[in-house]
Amino acid sequence: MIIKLDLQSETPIYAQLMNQILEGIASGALKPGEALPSVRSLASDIGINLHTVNKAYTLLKQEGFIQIHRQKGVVVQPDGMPQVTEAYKNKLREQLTPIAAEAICRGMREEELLGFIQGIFNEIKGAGN
Amino acid sequence: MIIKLDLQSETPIYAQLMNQILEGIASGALKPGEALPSVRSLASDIGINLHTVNKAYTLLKQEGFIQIHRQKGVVVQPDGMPQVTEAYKNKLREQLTPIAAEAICRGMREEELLGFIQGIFNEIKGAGN
Amino acid sequence: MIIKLDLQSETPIYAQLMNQILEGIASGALKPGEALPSVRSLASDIGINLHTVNKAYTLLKQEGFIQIHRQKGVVVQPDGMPQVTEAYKNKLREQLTPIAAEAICRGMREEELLGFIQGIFNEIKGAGN
Amino acid sequence: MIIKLDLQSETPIYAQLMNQILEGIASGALKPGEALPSVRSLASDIGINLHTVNKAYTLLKQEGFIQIHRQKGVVVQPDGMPQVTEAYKNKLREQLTPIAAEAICRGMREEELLGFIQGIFNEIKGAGN
DNA sequence: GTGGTCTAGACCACG
DNA sequence: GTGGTCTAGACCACC
Repeated sequence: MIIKLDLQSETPIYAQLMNQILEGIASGALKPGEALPSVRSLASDIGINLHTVNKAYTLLKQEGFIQIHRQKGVVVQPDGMPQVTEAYKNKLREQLTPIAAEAICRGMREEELLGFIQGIFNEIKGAGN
Repeated sequence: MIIKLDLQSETPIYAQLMNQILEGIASGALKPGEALPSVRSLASDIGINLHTVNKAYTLLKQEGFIQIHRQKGVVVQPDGMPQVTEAYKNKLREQLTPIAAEAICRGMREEELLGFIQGIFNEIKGAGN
Repeated sequence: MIIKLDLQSETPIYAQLMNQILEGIASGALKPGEALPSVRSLASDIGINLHTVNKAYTLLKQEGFIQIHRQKGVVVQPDGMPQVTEAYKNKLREQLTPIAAEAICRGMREEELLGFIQGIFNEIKGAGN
Repeated sequence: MIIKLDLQSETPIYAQLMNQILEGIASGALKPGEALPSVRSLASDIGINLHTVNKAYTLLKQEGFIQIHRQKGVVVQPDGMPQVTEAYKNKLREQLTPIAAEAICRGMREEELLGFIQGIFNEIKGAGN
């Protein structure tokens, strides 16, 4: 999988990295049980700091999307992905509310926004091939 | 309008404030041309520094959602809100893609997410009363 | 002469007013010796504060563009306009240098900027009719 | 590059700083991709508060003249300077109109003003050596 | 009284 | 060490 980072973005690099991995899983490019590159190799591949990769992996592990084994390395969670919990729904609402608010302010209609999101869904799903 | 801030949140206070104001505009609680509290009064009302309020106002002004009149104060943009530009669509895509990716990873179906967003739409629109 | 003010501009109203009057003189719409409206009538005409008009008039008088007579009122300087002094050239250089610098940064060629300024000259001179 | 500030000027310090940096870019003294001093070091070098430097940098970034990398520092925009857009032309017209009007009032001829600006052009371009 | 600017000093996220 | 954020307190221009 190709990782695209924008070093000038205001989004921290570790967060961009997390997002890219999640998109890989979502698209099917990364399958449960599949191995991810080691912290060292990934860091040198994309030219960023070891700590940054480490932080991304650690957070993904904490959320349950990957497993980190001392010697075996890093693999996409094979024992079932995290579910849609109440806590997650709350986080989702907090993330989406300001986005929806701005869209409404700019005069976007509900169907327009929903269509926009459908487009993103298709983009992600199509990226796995 | 009631402003709710979470001082412990990792979201900067000024950004929370921007979001609250945008939600107020989206819900209709704040109407175009309506006056917003002065920097000083809002800051003391919600117990934060006036510079923090100032930053939120300045950014909202830069994006075109409010007007700042030198000595009269701050009003909701009366001359038409910012539109849905290509730049905005790009920003929106960048914001929504990682959110959608995580939702897919967690096994959320497309209709489920769309329904969730419809709920948020209704919540915002209903908050204006 | 019609005065156009932008109350939301970051340029102070008194400065906008000064500029409008100078443009009137430059275009020939206001001729030397011609009377300007009284502070009171102008203020009420354009709906701004008395003090604001007063400040504009006072500064224009200090620079020598108008005369203020206690009872007779305000007239455009009949005894010769201020000249191009060294002090004025210095002010002009300070005003123009940052403008030219930005234009160069944006890749504007010298002839382009000069042509632009010629256009402004013609606009001002044409506005007197 | 040497930064010259006039702390007594009515032009805000942050704006003077922006202008000085733009002049540096225009003259070629600062080249695309070149690093600028950190907020802290520049502030202490020229004896002003770091927030003032920060404001100048932030505004230059918003206009696209520099890039701010989260932890690495600040560089002159390497990916192409902002262009001459319609919005910029409007700003330029607003800046130049009052200046031209005063010059005309003072009896400056068109060629005289154009020659003056050519002089400024040469001064800026010559300052890069 | 309003926002604009500047200073000073602090803590934090990031890499 | 870097910029980002927040606080606190001050002075000024404007109207």
